Amino acid sequence: MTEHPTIHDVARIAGVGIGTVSRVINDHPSVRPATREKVLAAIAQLHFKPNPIARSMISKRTGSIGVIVPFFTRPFHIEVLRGVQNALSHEQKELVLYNVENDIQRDHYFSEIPMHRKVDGMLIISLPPEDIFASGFREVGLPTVLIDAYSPHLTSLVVNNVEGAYQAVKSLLDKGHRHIGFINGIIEGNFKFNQANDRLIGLHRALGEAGLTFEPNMMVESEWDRHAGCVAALHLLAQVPRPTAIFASSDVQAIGVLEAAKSLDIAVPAELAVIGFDGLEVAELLDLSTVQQPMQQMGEIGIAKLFSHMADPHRTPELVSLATTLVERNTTRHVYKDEKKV
Amino acid sequence: MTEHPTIHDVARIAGVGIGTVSRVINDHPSVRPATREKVLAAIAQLHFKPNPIARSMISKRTGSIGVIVPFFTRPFHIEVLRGVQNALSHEQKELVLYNVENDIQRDHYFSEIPMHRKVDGMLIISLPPEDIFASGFREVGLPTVLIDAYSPHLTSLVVNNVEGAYQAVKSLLDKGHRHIGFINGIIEGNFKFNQANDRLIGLHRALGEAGLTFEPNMMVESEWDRHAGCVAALHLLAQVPRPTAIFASSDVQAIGVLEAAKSLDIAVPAELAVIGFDGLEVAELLDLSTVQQPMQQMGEIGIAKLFSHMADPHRTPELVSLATTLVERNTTRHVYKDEKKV
DNA sequence: TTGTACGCGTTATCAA
DNA sequence: TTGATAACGCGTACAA
Repeated sequence: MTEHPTIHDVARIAGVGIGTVSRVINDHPSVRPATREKVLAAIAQLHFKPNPIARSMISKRTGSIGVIVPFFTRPFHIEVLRGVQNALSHEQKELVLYNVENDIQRDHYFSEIPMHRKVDGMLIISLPPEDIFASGFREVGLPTVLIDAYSPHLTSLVVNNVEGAYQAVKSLLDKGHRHIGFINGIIEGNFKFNQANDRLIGLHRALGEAGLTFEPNMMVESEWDRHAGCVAALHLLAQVPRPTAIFASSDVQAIGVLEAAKSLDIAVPAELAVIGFDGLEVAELLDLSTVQQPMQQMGEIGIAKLFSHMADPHRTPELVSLATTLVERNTTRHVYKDEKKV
Repeated sequence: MTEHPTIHDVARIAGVGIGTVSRVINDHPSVRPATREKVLAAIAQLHFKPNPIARSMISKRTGSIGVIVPFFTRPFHIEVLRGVQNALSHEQKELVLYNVENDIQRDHYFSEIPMHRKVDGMLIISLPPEDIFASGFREVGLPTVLIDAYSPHLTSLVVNNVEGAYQAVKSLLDKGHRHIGFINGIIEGNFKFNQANDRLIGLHRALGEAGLTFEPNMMVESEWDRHAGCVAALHLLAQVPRPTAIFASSDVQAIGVLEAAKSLDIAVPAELAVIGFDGLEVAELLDLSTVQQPMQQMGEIGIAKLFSHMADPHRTPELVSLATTLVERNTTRHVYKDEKKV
């Protein structure tokens, strides 16, 4: 319960003015070595640390950056955060985590955080802010970068979801699949650069190239979690004709698909091919094919972009698009030799 | 780039003094309804938000709590954090994340954070602070709670690792195993209430009850990750006689054990039983037996304890011990019918 | 080179 | 019920 020493205490002990102490702390050049020593001695003696709150009162800088993220929702976000932490550990910045669990909380943060100036910069993960909020961030001059989301008003970092979905579906088509179930994520936010929408486009493109048409009953919108994936798969597997392959929008959903297949006694990959999206470690463990997103890299690049915006507040927003990588594993190993011609 | 309005601007617009504005903001009772309306109107007009930095300058409270955690190391920590977030979402507190990757960083945080007063309370996960640091937290009056770590100076929340290890080993003994390999975590910090040490004690106790003695070559100290678990398992499986069961200190290590077994063509559970520790979701997915820790609950209780310390700074430290739960799945399903009498 | 006074945006005290 | 004024701890012109 000791009281914290202030700059005044140090000045008194060292027998100098507070200005000098301040100069020593911020190693300002014009201070004689001898007095600097005295001050440093006093600082050491009192275990003095400058109060960061008082400091940021003047400097308008807090030394911390905020991250808004749906923390619980998907392991994907954890991986991105890992990248963020990684990039941040080299800088001297603190990380303030704003977890959002619902739309109300999200909009609350979107409208409050720009005003409260407790962070020097913001990273927003997988949450596309409406234009009104996005421009709000710009207006108050709070540097902000979007990851896995897009807004024309803010620098945005996305993966090429069209291409990713295309890769996945094409690989299935190449293996002879003609009825491919698609478990899409929830389409939310604006529809431009929406993950779910983009993946649907990629699906269409791959089907189109193969001369197939999209069958509406082969697509289900689903939450990103395992249980939802399982339910969605059960629905798809009840269709006639039954899909011989399922492409899920997340690895976790894909795991739900595997569970659904197991419960229906459908062999994977012999009777059903399964491919996920994300590239989580658990996909590797379960030998699950997937479309790999550069998750950690997204976090790292996001921080890098944010820093360049903090260094130059007038920088114009840009759109950075990263590529995905198809990772084929056991769950798509089986080749259908046109057992059922379509 | 709009400048932020201050309490003075509001006062001027509303034609009142700043004191009155302050009273309205903090809804102090003694302010006439009419003037309150005027002030509220001015606040709305200017989109005024009180500056939290200036606020905490006076109040000495920041509205945020800090968490020191080895973020990257283990999924276990993520789960605990989930519980923390969960408990925190109901309060109006922000979460500042301090990720530590090495001892230097850890000690840096331990010595700096108590001094810099940017948080109202601290949660430290899986990092036992040395006495000098622990008492430091107390002395500066920063409420601090330890999770999965122990210090006599701070309220500590631990699981009963002795009992957990005992449960695991006993279940293996009950199935006829007589040579049980043990992959321990790294023993660090003080040895009292050390996770790794406690689990070793539990192992000894179970062996003792079964009239067996501890075989030193059946234990390996290992990092908590998958690869280390694999390497450790390969070492154990090269011993003579070969262990018929392996108890790993984390589920992730246990997954490494499964990989080692596969690479050596050893069937699980027929030729080798495997049990982990933690109770991650991935253990369920891989049908891996494990000792379940109440991970989210640890986070939630940690926050609850922290809050009670913040409410009453003079509260004395306490030790809370939580129970583990044995979860038996496929990897320990096989029963050894004394194939090799010992 | 060094000390003093002022300001950052609030809350709290104290007259009025 | 109100308004002026003093803190809070620091950075920084400005004067010495």
